[in-house]
Amino acid sequence: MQNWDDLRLFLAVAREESLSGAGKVLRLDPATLGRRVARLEKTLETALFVKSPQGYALTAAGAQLLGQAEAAEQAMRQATAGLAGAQDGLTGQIRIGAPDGAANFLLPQVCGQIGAENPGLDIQIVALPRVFNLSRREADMAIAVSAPDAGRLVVQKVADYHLHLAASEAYLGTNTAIRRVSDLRHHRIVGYIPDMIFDRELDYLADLGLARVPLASNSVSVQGHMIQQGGGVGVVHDFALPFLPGVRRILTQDVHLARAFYLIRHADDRRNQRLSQFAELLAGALRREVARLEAMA
Amino acid sequence: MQNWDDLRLFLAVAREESLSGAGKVLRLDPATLGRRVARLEKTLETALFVKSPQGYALTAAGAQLLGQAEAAEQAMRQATAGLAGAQDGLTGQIRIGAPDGAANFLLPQVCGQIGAENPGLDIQIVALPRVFNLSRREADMAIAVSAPDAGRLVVQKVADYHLHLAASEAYLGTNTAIRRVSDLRHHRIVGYIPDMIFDRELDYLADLGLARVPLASNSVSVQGHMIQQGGGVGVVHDFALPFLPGVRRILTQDVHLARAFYLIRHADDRRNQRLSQFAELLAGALRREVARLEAMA
DNA sequence: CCTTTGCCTTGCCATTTTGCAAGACTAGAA
DNA sequence: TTCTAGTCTTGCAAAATGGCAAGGCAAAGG
Repeated sequence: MQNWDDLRLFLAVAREESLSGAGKVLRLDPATLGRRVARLEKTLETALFVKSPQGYALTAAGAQLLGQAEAAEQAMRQATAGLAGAQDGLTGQIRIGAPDGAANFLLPQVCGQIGAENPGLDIQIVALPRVFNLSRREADMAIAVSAPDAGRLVVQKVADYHLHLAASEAYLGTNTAIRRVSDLRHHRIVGYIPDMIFDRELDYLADLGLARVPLASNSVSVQGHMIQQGGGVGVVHDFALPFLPGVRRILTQDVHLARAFYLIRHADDRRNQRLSQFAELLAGALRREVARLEAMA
Repeated sequence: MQNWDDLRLFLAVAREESLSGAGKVLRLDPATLGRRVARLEKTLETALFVKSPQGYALTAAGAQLLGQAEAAEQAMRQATAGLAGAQDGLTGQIRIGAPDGAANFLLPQVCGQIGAENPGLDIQIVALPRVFNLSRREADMAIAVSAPDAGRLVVQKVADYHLHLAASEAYLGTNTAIRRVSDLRHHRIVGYIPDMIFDRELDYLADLGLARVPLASNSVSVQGHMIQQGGGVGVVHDFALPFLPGVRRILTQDVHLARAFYLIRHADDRRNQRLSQFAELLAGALRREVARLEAMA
């Protein structure tokens, strides 16, 4: 459909069963309605009405469209209706669960910005290095690196992000050069504590064939600092690099990991205006922030 | 909302987060988009975007509208998508259950007309003087005089109609004049067989204080003919009068009954394109036919 | 049989909307 | 600091859209 407004006029004509009747309702000239209905029929390549001097009667195709158009009308009505209650911005308290990468490097800026736009809103960030249990209402929504398939949850993909191997300039200067992946065997690896990996998507090192992890933490933030201090080589989120001056990506040609963040909510909250609004806001801001930081890396 | 098309543009701008980006997608000038977004914000009395030389970023209100707009988009997409399959009109067999008043005086013309528009369609009218059992699939849809509250059914009001007392010219000429309702005690009454009344809405005569029914039938068509032959006085549908020449309404000031027809379908059939299309067509045609016949009465 | 009434269509003109081009502004790079 | 590249805005001409009035057609009423 090239012009949604044509459907609005169609609806009026279908209900009044005449151009003149619809014209009175919409305060438009019958000639205008006739022309726009004609345009709609042309783009749809279907006769919607049987025209006669007695009025416009729906054809079978037109009758079908009527049903659909009424659904669309409902949607349009809802779209505008909700705005009244949201005039003064969000208020109250919202708690977000997130893996600590997002919690440390993304959410602070994002939530700060949203909080500034909505003075009445209190945002709580719960950083957790494990799968989050939304069912117990530990948080209103959660960010995850994979989409759960069980439970009554609503999942929405938020942003793609990328990871690369990295080490500090100092470390690279004082250790043997790294030219290919196999060279990593002779270096100290920084990564997750193997038996505390809570999501298959985080098991990067296994993908690289690296079993031993001499320097490990369950927190990517801690891992980042280990690498920054010259502790060794590890996988770093691109969006974390601007916060880790002195850390440089290596082997960017050979190792290039892509993951995504998902925003998860209770299915029950789907109709909650307030949370939906916040979720949209959060998702958009996160996507922008990831893009911004990755561009800086 | 005064112009639905503005929401389509809003959606593109919100997704691209810039006028110029949306302009490329929609093949519209950024200036146009800017002006129309401004118009939308004005009619909604809400700031939807934060404008900057870096682009258009959603405000909280805008983020909320985005969610709603996506629902509307879905509806618009569906509206047009379904039409492709319906190009050649309806086909197959559809069975309609109806009380015999509608079955005799309304459905023949209506179904004839729909059948003519859809050559591949076979329509069956099942006239039944009792509550219809859709659950057993005795019919695809049914017309009723009251909306059932039980069962997984979809109910849609189709048309209002009216009833009045009536008798044949011949009868009125040879019997004592009827000036008020109480005069009816001395006349032969035509009506339903009392213990076969299947719907509270049909128990007209009780409303008039008339308990005895000397001439009774379970079929309004038969009742109509009884009245036409001078058998007595009875309640007649206004839309049946054009089919009963010689029958005249009486006491129209004192007795004025209003009822309505409802179209009932299985909840399961709600998503059935073909039946939905037919139902829309039937409902519209019935409404028109009742209006036409009542205007003639 | 003619008139009236209601409807749709078509042509013409005013109005609105659109696209283009130029100006202004910000962020990031040299 | 200056320059570049990317935005958004504003002014003006062109295109489209919408309103008006006249014409045509079918049904209802005298």
